[in-house]
Amino acid sequence: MGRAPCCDKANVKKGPWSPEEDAKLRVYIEKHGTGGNWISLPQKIGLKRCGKSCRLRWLNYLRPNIKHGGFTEEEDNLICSLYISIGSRWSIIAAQLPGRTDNDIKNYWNTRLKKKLLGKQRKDQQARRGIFPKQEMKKGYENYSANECFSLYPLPPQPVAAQPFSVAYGTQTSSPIKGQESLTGNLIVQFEDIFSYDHQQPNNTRINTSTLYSSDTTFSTCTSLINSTCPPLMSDYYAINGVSADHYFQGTNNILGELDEVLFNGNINPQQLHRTMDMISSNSTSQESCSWGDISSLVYSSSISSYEVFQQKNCSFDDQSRRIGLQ
DNA sequence: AAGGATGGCAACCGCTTTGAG
DNA sequence: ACTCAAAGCGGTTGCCATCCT
Repeated sequence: MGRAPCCDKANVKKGPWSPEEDAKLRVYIEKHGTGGNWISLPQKIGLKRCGKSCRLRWLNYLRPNIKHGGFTEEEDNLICSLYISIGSRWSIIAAQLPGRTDNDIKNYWNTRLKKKLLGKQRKDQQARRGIFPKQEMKKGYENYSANECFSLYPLPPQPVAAQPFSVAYGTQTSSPIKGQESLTGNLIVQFEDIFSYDHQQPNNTRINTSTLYSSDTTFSTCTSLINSTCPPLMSDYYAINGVSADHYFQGTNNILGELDEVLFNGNINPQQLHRTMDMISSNSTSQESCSWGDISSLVYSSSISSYEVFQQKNCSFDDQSRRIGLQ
């Protein structure tokens, strides 16, 4: 037997709120508060609405001092920084922006900010990196040989990985790291998000997450991005998956460029990210761990970078990967 | 001018977390 | 310690306005 519904779905109005409904809700809450019970509130004021709907309407629209639209450059930067640090935890991000709701920020990110960043990165790509000229990028990474890529962007040395991070990750059929504990996981989520604007598609079309994970090519290239920021892990991945380094490496060059641009334009220093990833892998013997709560208290100061968080808390790679279910 | 495509955003859905009993 | 209802939250949907062809 399932949980009892919070309201009688058949007798509940859905869709946009009328000014009269807004007025009823506003007047009541301003006078009496919610009484700590949203479920019973609509009945008290004669609204044919679900309690959850009333709560949402109040929090996102009727509540005093709510700002809509007109995001400032400072707000943009803060949202980007926080998103890169903590992922899509909109309520936490919203808490850093007075007058903004999580829903508003989420919509703003999905409809504008993400595109703004990706637009910028494409413009700047050629100038900042110059690895693959713009026209050449259109050819797609599969048209480059490993030798060409190596000559343009040499691989760092590849010691044996202490933990086969990417191998475990590669066996997942859906994202294993949406949980809130892992900063590493969050970084990967950002990579996926950026990467799912599939640069290898003919028309640069957006692909959905299920496609991302069901496509061996796309998935392994995404994984290679992680490996390229954690060079020690790369060789293990090649060895165990039995796929040629050519394939991974070509994709990695392009994607890393894109990633750097996103981070750069979001006022996050990409080198810090790379150092962070290096640190995660080099810390694999440390037994000290830190909780997300520990990290978040630092992240929420908004001026501190992911890298600095890891520096201060000395997170263990073992611990992080165990937490996100990779061990 | 028409109608299809796209973008923006409010609202909904359903899963997770919280906390009272 | 456990249960369960309410609240919180993030992802998704659907409507409407605007843009484009």
